[in-house]
Formats: sequence, structure tokens, C-alpha cells
Amino acid sequence: MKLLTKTEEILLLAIWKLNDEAYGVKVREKVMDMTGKLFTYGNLYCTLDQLTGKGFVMKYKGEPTPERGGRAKTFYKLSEKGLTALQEAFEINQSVWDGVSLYSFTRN
Amino acid sequence: MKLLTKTEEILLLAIWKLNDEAYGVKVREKVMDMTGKLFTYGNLYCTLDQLTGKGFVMKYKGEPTPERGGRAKTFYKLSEKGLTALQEAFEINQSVWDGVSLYSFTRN
DNA sequence: CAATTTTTTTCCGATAAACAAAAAAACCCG
DNA sequence: CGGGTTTTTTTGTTTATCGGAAAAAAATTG
Repeated sequence: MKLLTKTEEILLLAIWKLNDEAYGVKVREKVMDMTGKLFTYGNLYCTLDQLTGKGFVMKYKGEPTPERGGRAKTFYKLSEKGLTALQEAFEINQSVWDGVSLYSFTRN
Repeated sequence: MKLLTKTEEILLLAIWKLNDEAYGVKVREKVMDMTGKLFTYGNLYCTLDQLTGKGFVMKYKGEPTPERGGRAKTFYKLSEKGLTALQEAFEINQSVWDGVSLYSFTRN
């Protein structure tokens, strides 16, 4: 085997969708939007670090903003490898769920 | 949080798709069809047991068949709870991947 | 019953998930 | 400058899942 985990897949996709707005707090919100579930920060940053370690994402420090408070943000973006992995995840998902729709579950 | 894992999701779906043909070996083949990846049996049965323990699937022994060799099969089927979980997984996937297509990845 | 086949079980180290709590780094204002 | 407040990130710990190699079981044949 060897497949992205659910969490990895969702975080990669969230970062990709956020484009150049992808830092911890925003990623967390995006994931909430996408799934209706809220990651704890521990869980979130831990997985972000794993993804970084595997070369799927790159991180870089942002400049402090002129807004009240808050330490400098750490931004994430997909590497080539990360984008390829995300694309493969997409294709596998398509193949896995092929032919299934909400109606499929109500055929008794 | 709390989401089905990738493996759980795929196995539930495979069992559902296999209907009344869902025993270990067939499930493994079905997953191979769906994902292009091959589970080891250790991994497979381990996850099937987890799913059973969580009440997502039920197992029952099949009768020995008239074919050469082979011990009796253990069949799996989704419980109500399992079907509901699968359905929820489907909906979350839809929401998560909403608006994404293969072309999305080539927009440079 | 010995040989063969198909299917399932066991076991274990490596990874990943989940969370709570603490720490850092920035800004504001006296 | 220094205390207070805010936003963001880090740390540490426990539990659950993954991934695979190897062994065991149960059935049929001759």
C-alpha cells in the first residue's frame, strides 16, 4: 500500500485552495469549512510538520502585519511533489467513488 | 475531530459494493480494483476487525464451498451504523473536493 | 492421513492522530 | 520602556492506526 492519510489529503487540499493565504489559523478555518470538523492546533501543526518533513509542503515565515498583536505567521505552500500527490489522491478518490451518488444509499 | 480513516472508508465502501460477496480475499481484490494498491492481509483483517469492533460491520461464517481446498470464508456486511458512516464520508468527500477537477491542477 | 489449496490470524515496530497546555512574538498604551 | 493583550505557533504525551512477514487453520483430493 501507500496512500495519503485522510488528514494529509485534506490539509494538502486546504493549502492548495488557500493559495498564498495558507498559514496555520487560516488552514484550520478552511478545513472547518470543507469538512465541518475542527482540528486542534496540536493535531494541525503536527500534521503540517509531517507534510513538510515528507517534502509535500514548504514553509516560510511571513512578515509581521500592521494589525494588533499576533506573532509572525508561518505560511505553507505545496511543492511539486505535494501537488502531484494531491492530484493522485484526487484521481484515486474519483476511481474509488465512481458511480456512487447520494441516491445509491437509499436503494433498498 | 473524528473522521473515518482512509483505510476504513475504502474497506466500508468495498464491502458495500461487494454486497453479499464480501469476504477477505474478495475485499482485497476489490480494493485493488478501486485504488490500484494492494493491502497485505495483516493490514486488511486488522482493519476489518477494527470496523467490527466499532460496530460498522458484522461478520458471519460462510459454509465451506465445494471447491478445492480453502477454509470457510468469513463474510462481512455493513450495519446501519456502518452505512450511515459511509454515507457521511461520501458527503464530506463531496464537500471537500467540491469544484475540483483534473483541469484544476494544470492552471498555471 | 499426507499433500495441497485457500483463507484467516497473530504479532510487532513504525507512523499518525488527538488533545491540552504552554510558549512566543507581535502590537498598544501609559 | 514595560505591563497587558492578542494572535499564532510549539511542545509533550497518550492512544490508535498502518504495514508487513510469517504462521496457523480449515477445507478438499487421492
